[in-house]
Amino acid sequence: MIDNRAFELVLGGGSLLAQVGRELTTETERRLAPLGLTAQQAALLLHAARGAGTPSRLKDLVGTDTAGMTRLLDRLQAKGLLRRARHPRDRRSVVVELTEQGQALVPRLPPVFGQVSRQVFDGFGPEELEVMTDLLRRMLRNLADGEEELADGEDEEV
Amino acid sequence: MIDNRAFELVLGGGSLLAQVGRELTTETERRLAPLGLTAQQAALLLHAARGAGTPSRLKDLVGTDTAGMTRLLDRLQAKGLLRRARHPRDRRSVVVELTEQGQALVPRLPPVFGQVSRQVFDGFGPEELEVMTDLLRRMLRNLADGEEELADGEDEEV
DNA sequence: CGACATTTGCTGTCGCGACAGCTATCGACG
DNA sequence: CGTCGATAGCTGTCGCGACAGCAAATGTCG
Repeated sequence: MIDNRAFELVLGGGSLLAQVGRELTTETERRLAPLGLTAQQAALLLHAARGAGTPSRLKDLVGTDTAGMTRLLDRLQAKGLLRRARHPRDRRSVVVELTEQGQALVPRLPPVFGQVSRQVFDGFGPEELEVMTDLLRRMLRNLADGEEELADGEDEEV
Repeated sequence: MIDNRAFELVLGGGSLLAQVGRELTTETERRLAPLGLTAQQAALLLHAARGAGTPSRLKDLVGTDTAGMTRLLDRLQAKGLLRRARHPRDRRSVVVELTEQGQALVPRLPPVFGQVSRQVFDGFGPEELEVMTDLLRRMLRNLADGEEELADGEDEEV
């Protein structure tokens, strides 16, 4: 069942999976370079533009932790693309608002992601995209299940 | 052909692919922690143990650039796991040699990668692993082709 | 042989992920 | 009401990837 192929897919930095993920990000950033944004920054702007509100909600959407979010927001704020406002009802919390500059950038982002999608999935059929997504989601669940076992109870998941 | 699903797979840091890649690496590192190694470090030790020789050969195997290799070697050298020797015939070059400490670690690495493989591919059949590998390789080729077009000639491919 | 491009490895810089630890605030409960 | 656990956000530290720029050594070719 789990053979050498699986092994190769996992092996460290050479991990095929990690490598494709990294190169995909790099390619995206090359195309975002004219806008002066990284992939994370672009993703955050898109999510924030949809009204995603506070850092803790955004951190789940862009897939980082609170530490990463803090510094991601710092950098975007330094570029004048967003500002942090106080949350009216919860003084621990922060509300992220795009500046006009930030908003101006938003419509230019989806085309970039579209271009990269077309490049990387060239020659892929719709069913293949579906298979890919399914496999990735299952891997993610397997990884998440491993985490829970360390934290919570140990014996669900037949 | 390329629809919203593709879009989601690519979107920035939230990119499903990049996320799985990262979490896979992180999980591997959690299991390597008792050995005091990161995933890259473990991968490099394995490749170096197979006699991979110089940094420039190793950099392709572990998937980084020369800058990353230099510092990866620095860290492992600082831990006393390897040493850099002069190449006899090419004085630009360096030969990487594992110390006894480094060699002692090598046999303990494959089991770790095996454990992670089993965890992340739990419930996967052999054909699914094959599909996964195939899809990833095609994505990698699509990404690499994009690079070449920028550097070399512009009009092969189809 | 000597100019020139190439290769090899190194350094600096920036952005990012993960982890640990901290403060302020909130909420729940005795 | 006061304690106490959980939550939100921040900072420090480390390892890593990508990019740019550099020096030494090598190979090539006129």
